[in-house]
Amino acid sequence: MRVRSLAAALETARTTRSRIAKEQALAGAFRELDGQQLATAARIATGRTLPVGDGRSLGVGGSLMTELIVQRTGAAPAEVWETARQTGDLGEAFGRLVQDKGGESTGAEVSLDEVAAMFDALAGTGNRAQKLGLLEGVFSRATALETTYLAKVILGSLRVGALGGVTEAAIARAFDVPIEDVRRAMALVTDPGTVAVLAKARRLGEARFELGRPVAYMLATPLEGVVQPLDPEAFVLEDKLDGVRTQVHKSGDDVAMFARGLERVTTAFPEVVNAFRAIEGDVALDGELVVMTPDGRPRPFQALQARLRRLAPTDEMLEKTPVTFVAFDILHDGRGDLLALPWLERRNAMDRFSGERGPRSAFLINPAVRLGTEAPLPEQLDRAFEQARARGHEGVVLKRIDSPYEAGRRGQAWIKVKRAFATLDVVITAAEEGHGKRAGVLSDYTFAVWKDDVLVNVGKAYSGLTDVEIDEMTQRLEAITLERHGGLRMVKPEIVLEVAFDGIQRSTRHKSGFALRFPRIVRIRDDKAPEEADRLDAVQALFAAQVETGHREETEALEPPPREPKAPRKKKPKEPPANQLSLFGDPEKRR
DNA sequence: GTCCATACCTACC
DNA sequence: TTCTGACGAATTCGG
DNA sequence: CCGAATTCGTCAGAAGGTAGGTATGGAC
Repeated sequence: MRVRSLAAALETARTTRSRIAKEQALAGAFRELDGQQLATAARIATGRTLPVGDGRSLGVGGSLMTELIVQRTGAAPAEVWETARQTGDLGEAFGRLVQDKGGESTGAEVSLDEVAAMFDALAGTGNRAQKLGLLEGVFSRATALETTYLAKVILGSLRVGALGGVTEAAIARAFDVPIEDVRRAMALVTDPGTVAVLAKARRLGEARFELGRPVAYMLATPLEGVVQPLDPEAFVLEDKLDGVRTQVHKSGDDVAMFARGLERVTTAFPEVVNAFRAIEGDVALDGELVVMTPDGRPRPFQALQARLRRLAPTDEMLEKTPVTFVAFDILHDGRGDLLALPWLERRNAMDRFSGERGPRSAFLINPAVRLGTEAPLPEQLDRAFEQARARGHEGVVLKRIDSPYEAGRRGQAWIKVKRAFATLDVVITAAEEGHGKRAGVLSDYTFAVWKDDVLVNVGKAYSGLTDVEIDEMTQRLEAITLERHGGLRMVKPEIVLEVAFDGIQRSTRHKSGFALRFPRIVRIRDDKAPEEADRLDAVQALFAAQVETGHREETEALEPPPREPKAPRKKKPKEPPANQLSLFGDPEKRR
C-alpha cells in the first residue's frame, strides 16, 4: 500500500471543515488497508509516528527538516523560511517547494511499511547524519503531497482537523463497528494502530485492561462548564493537587509509572517505586505526583518541574525535592480491573492499599469528604475551595460517587473548581508571526506595563523570577537603555532589544520577534501560583501609573517588516525553529 | 584528543 | 494546562 | 406543523511557560 492514498485522504480532510467529510475521507483510506499498514495509517491520522507507549521520539524538528528540504529541493534556507512563513507550516512549505522545483519523485512508490520502518529507525538513532539519510531515503521517492503529510506528521503538526475523535469515528465508519466500541477499546489499549486492527478484525471486544499498560486518563470538567444542578448527596470533594497526573502499576516487584502522555517515567521517581515495592499485592492506581514540604504542605508545581524530565535523579535531588504519589483512584486490584465499579466501591478497594503513613511518605491517598446538606452547595464549594487554597492546593474536585472510571473521557462525573481569574491590563511590546491558522497575524506576545515613561516587560519575560530579581534587572537595564535608546525594551534579562518604541525592529535573538509600533492594550489572566500573586500586585501598582500618565491607548498592530535573509553565523543553515523558539534557560537560575 | 557551551528536540502543566 | 471557534445534533421558536 | 434559529456537547488547534537530555562543534 502506498502512502499516496493516505496523503490524499488527509488532504481531503484538511480542506473540508465538515467533520463528517473528514471522517469519510479517512474511513475510505482505512478500509483498503490491514495489518501493520492499517496500524501505521491510523497512527498517522492521529498525528503520531510511533505506537502509543513506545516511549521514544523521532528527534526530528524544524532544524533537521529544514536541512532535508534544502537538500531535497535545492532551495536556499532563506527561501525555505519565507515559504514556511507564508504557509505557516514547514511541512506545507516542503511540499510546495518540491512541486515548484520539479522535485517530485518518478521512482518507486513509497509504502506505508517503509514509512513505519523509517519512523522506527529515526527513533533508534541520535545521529543527525543518519537521521538525514533515513529521511532522504523515503522523501526522495515521495510526491509533493506525500512529502507534505509525511513532513507534517514527523514535525508533530498534522493540522488536518482529524485527531482523536474524528479518527475514532473514521475507524468505526470504515469497518462498520459501533463508535462506542472503538472509544472503549481506545481508552484501554490507547494505541490507535492497534485499535484500528482490532476493529477491522471485529475483535474490539477483546480489548482489556492489562497491569503494566496504562489506560487513558479520566478527566474533569471545569465547573463553569457544568449545566445541570448538582445534587450534593451524589458527590464527594477532594483537594485538587497541582502536580503531574500519574498512573502507578505494580505487578510483583515490577513497578511502572506513566505520565500524562502515557510514557513510562518510572526511573525518574525511585522513591515512589520503593514505596510500592513495600506494599502487598498487585495494583494499578491513578493519582497526582507532587512535592511536599517536610510538614506535609504541597509545594508549587515549579518545585516538581526540576524532577520531571530527569531520567535518573541525583541523590541531592532525592534529598531536597522528594516526590509523593497521592493516589485518588484505583484501576486494578490485582484480581481484575475495577473501572466499571462505582467510585464509592473503587474508593473502598483503594483504601486497602494505603502505604506507610507520614507526610514524607512517597505514597499517600488523597482524602475525600462527603458534601453536607446543611448549607447551599455554592456556599459549601466556596468554603471548601478556600480551605483547599489555604492548605496550598490548586482547588477542589467534585466526584460523583456512583460513577465508573470513564477512561479517556472528560465527563461531568468529575468537576474541577479552580480560582476565578483576575485580569490585568498590559501592553504588548513584542510579538512573533503566527503559525498554522495564525499565519500572517502576530502572536506569542511579550507583555509590559508602564513605569514612569518607560515600558517594563512582565509576563513571559519575567516569569519565574522573584520580585528582587526583577527589580535588579530593571534597574540595570534602565541604566543601559535609557542612556542608549531613550527607552527600555527587553525580552529576556540578557537580551536587550535595540530600539525604543518609535519603529519596528527585530531583536538580535528573538529572531522572528519585532516590536509593535504602538503598544496595544490586552488583558492577561492572573492564574499564577499563589507566590506569584505578590508580583502581580507590584505589577498592578505599576500599571496604576499608566492610567495617570495617559499611556493607555488602543492602536492597531502593524504589518511585519520585510524579512531580509540573515547571513548564517556558521556554514550550516539554521532554521528559526518555528514558533517554539526557546527564549529561556536563564543561566542565573541554573545554579 | 577532551571538555564545554549551546542548539535542538521533547513533554509536562 | 486554558481558551476559542467550529461542527453538527438537539431543542426551541415563530409564522 | 414545519422550517429556522438557538443552544449545547464535543473536538481541534493555538498558545504560554519551563526544564532536561543528547548530539555537535568550537575552544583548548
